[in-house]
Amino acid sequence: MIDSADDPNTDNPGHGDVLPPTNQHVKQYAAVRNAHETELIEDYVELIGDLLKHQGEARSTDIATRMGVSQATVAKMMCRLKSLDLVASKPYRSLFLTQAGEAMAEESSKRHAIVLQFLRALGVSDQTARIDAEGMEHHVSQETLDIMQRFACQLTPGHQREG
Amino acid sequence: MIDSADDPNTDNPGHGDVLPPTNQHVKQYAAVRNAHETELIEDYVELIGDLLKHQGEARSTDIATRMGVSQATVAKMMCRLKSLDLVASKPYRSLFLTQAGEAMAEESSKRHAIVLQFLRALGVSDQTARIDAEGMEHHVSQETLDIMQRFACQLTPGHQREG
DNA sequence: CAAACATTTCAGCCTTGGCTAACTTTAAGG
DNA sequence: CCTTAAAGTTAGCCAAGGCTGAAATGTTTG
Repeated sequence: MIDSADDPNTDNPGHGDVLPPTNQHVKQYAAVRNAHETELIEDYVELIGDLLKHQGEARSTDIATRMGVSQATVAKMMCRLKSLDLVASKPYRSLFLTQAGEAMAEESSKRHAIVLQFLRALGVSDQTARIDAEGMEHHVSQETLDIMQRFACQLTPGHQREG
Repeated sequence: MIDSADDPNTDNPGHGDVLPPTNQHVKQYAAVRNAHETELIEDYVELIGDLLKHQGEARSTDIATRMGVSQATVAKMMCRLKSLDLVASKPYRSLFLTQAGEAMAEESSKRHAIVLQFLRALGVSDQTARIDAEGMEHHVSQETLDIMQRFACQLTPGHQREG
């Protein structure tokens, strides 16, 4: 048997050489699982916010279409969001965000924009940047986000150039 | 009613101004959902690869400990991985990777390392970089990955400096 | 060899987030 | 006003990925 979980290497450079210490490793995976739980919610809320902003109203059909899921799925998710007090609506009427929902939407949107801008500043093509940003935004810590923002601003002083 | 899904804005800069065109938007969310399905699998496979590499064998207990989940969860996942022909083992014996599994592990590990190195090169602290890398690695396209690699190499010519 | 302990597996439960199908409500048109 | 289409809702199904608890198998040790 191998003496695992011994891990004296608490300050190793990280990956490839040796395994990260167990407790650190656990933290990484826990963070991913945690992000998992919130990211879909954030995506829905962010989308509702965008629809409200750009189309004046957020309807289930539009959400279903944009997300590429069925209306039933949207309906179920809206139940969830209502129970979380992020979304409100009267039956058969379009959706709106609560204060908490609006805050989340704004937060998400801001994060999304920073990541997207950062990727484009790096030289990633527009299409790819959008897809990657959508996936990455929920896994980027505030620390990294700040750095990304500074970076993007440095590289694109006035405004971003399209790809 | 609002004439949604009309979307003449196919070449808009992207986010914040107007909504992305619907078909583009669908693609983004589809990509995220798709990544979702594979990322856990990749994480498990990558971890098994790491354990094999650094400890000589991969046991359910160790996986459970490192992932921070129960052994039963690991067992169930191993069933899934076996059915996908990524992992093989004889009952009550430790696990090993099939050729496909090994390929996936290597691929994941490489991606992980690039993202991690990139984040550190950006100036993100070690702890944060690890957590973010774990989350980001499954959402970074090959295009972005290539750019990250070039970038990290530029900024850290010889070797990475610790934070 | 047998007991004690660690590990693996199995059975069964829960929640999420998809789906389809059937139904109700709203909106639009003749 | 009645019909029809579109949109929203509800019920019920499924797979994934967690969990606990109990049973089976391996390993170590007296």
